[in-house]
Amino acid sequence: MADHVDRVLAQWHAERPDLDVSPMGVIGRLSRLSALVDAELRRTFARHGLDRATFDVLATLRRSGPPYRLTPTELMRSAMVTSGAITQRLDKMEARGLVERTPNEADGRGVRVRLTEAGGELIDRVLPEHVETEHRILAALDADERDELAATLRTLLESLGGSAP
Amino acid sequence: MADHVDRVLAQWHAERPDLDVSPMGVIGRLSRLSALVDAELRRTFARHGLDRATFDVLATLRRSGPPYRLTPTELMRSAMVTSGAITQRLDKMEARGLVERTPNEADGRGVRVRLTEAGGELIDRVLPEHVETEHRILAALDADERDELAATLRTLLESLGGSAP
DNA sequence: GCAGATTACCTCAGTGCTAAGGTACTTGGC
DNA sequence: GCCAAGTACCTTAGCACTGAGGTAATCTGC
Repeated sequence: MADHVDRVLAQWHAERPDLDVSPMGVIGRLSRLSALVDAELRRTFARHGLDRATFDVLATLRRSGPPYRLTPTELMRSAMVTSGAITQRLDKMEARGLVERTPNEADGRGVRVRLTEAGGELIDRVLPEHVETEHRILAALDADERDELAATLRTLLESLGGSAP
Repeated sequence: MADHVDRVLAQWHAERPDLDVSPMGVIGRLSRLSALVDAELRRTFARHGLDRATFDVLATLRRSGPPYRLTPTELMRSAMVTSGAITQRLDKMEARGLVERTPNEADGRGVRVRLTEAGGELIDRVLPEHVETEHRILAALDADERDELAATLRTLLESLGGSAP
């Protein structure tokens, strides 16, 4: 039983037998799976009037612990987006009353972003459902397979510098 | 040695010990790795004046074999994007002379998209470098690990309906 | 204590996507 | 044959992001 990626590999083998396209078996599935997982997670967020970007900022602040306060730069690094993207996310979230920006007393160039009470309540309401969705996504694997998968992905992340400071 | 995702898990464990956030060990790494791989592949494409979307269409046509001709709908399904996205991609690619659209004689509603000679030459020039990049990305895994990873990702894809017609 | 380099954040034009909806054609039941 | 439903593709408004660049504050070596 061939899946989409198997068919792609077979096509390449027929058209360009000179190339060893076997890495596509991993990288092609990685991309497609990531897109599908993303779509699945988005459905949970949408039920609460959130998108992935907003959820991501809320969750990052929430798990940082009291006083639920980080700098835009920290949020930028965690989300792996540019500074412009974070500025725009925070603009919208501030307008919705989910976060608030205050001057950073320790550094006149910077600001601090803090979860408001409304933001904290929202993320605590969404989180259990989000975690449930993630459990469901991985339901096809047993515990050993999940652990092994996590370890392998981690090896790749490290080799690509994804764990760099 | 903890990576970014390990730190995230530890934070959640401290802040919300009531939730079993273990799936994030897989899904978090999957998302981050996919973003990093994407960035890496983009660098190869950029050296040839391409973006991922354009490469994707060229590659799909190329591996379909002679006469290198598909419909926009087939390209849409393969790329997992909307019809609007494919229309816009093809507009730009046609303007660059990489593909050409001809009426579909068998179906008056449809068109056919064919790789031009320039498009075929371009994709054949980029492909070896692209495959090389993919090999490099997976260099941290041995052959067994790669096979096992591909199989596990495939299981997940199937369970999410990613191999549906 | 000062000039130059760096850092933090914001601004904005450009890009590529989605979602909703339009047009033109085909299919299927009668 | 005809009409309703379906299909293929295109159009467009809106959205989120990037990349380039600006301002203001801080650091660094002398």
